[in-house]
Amino acid sequence: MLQDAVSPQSNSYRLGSPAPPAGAVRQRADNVSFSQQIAQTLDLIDAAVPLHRRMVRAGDCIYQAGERFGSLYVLNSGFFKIVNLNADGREQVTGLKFRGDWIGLDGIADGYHACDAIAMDTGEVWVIRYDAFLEAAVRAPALLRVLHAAMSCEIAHDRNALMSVCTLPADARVAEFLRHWVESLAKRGMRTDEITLRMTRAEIGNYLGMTLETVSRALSRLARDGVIAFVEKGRREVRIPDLQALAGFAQRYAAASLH
Amino acid sequence: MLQDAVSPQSNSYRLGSPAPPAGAVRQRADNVSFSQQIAQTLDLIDAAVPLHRRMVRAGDCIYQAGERFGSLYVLNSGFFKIVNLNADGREQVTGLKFRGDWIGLDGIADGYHACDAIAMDTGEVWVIRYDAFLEAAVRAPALLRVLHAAMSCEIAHDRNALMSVCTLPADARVAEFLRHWVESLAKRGMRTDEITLRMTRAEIGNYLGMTLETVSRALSRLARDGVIAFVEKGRREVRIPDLQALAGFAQRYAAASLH
DNA sequence: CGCCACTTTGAATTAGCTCAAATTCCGTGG
DNA sequence: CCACGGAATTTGAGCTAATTCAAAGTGGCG
Repeated sequence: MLQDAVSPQSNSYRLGSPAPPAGAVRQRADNVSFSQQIAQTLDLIDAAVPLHRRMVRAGDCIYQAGERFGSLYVLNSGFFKIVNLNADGREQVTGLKFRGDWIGLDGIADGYHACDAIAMDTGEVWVIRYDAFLEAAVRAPALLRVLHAAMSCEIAHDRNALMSVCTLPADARVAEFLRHWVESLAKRGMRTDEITLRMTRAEIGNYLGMTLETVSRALSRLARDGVIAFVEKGRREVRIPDLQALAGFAQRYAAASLH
Repeated sequence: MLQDAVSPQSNSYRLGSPAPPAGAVRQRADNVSFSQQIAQTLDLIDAAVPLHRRMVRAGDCIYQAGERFGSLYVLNSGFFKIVNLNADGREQVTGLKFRGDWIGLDGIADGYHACDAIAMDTGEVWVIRYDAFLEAAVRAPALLRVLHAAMSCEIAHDRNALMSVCTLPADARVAEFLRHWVESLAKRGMRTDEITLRMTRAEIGNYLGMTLETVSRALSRLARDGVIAFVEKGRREVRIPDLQALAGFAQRYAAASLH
């Protein structure tokens, strides 16, 4: 699928020995500490920035495309989806968000939000006036690093998503989606052996750039291979007996698509 | 292609009357003022932040995946590509950058860059130590807004890219790619009736999530339809007689893909 | 209990991919 | 200046992964 002719200097030697201890750092920090880190960050924000707490329920909209930007939002609990809309009527789920994530960042640049943010469950959102945040940040520069890290993460994540869509076949994309969802839960100290998909097949497909039928078939195949299992009664609950197997599945397909 | 069943509350009424003056704002600011705005921003940075100027030539690498993050980079001139790499060897062009753009933002979060940034032409890059920037920002908060705007833009742009890949057929994606390239040049006050593609078909295809053959065919079709024309001798120079026609082409396909 | 939304599965279709061959361009060296 | 060779591009011809269309199955909820 991919041509490796991207650039003369783009060879795999770069993935070899000299460079990235990044992975090592990530592994050292286990999920417990990830979860603690999120808690600490939330504490810091709570302590240093004036904020308004808002409870939301499934289906509630945090902000809508076209709305004037004024606030950033930090998610304290719940599950959220980001839905982008464009002028010609296309729409797409471009992100899924959890506790500790920031949303509304897309509105800073031109003063208007470019997407909808919708709750998929009950939860609590912290509303932070952007101006108030900037003032607070001058007094407590640590806040800046927190915000910048959040934006940086978002950028890195969006690029990974683009890469998945462009370089992985459908089955691997679905596997990767599940793997990433589980990873997100794990980092927040939540249960990961059994997960609840809070989206319909159509939404998942929209998010991953495929049709609902393809999602359904991919899930069926994953189940047939024993990589996942559906919990009795109801196809929104998925059991993941072996996370390694799931990761391996995605990996194997990724490798296959290289030649 | 897309199922509209993304969510109960996701209907097109939102695209109607009440909300977005965003478009109006964008139109009022014409390209001249865009160009001036970029110049002003660069002046502001130059005045308030300690920076190092670096000249680069085609093929030069600004930073590489795996490298320790320490600096942000502001592009003063030239053309650049962002190439993401991941552990299993897949690689993809995930961004194209011009004068006024910031790069290196992806490294803030975990302290390591996740991509390569490569010059596609001679140009000048301003290297800014992140720590130095934060210090300067406390004294001149306008700097913060500039950085945040850049990051916000990046996020919005990446999501649009994801949306293009997921919702547009190949021909429309290529047309959209050209349109966006031209728009970027226009905002910087550069020539737009004739543009030089600084990438091979393979690179364009990689960026757009399709093969080089598909890019070639799409360009041929665009040329056959008179939406673009190849300048004599050399298929890297493209003439765009009518930008509206190009935009219309992409638009038409987008609309078609909705039903 | 029955409706409705969601899901699954099958069969046919197709957009885009792969493979292959011909062509053009460009730099390099004679 | 021209000839040559390698890289990039174009175009054609099958092939395949994913889509579309269709029908049946399932579960949740009033």
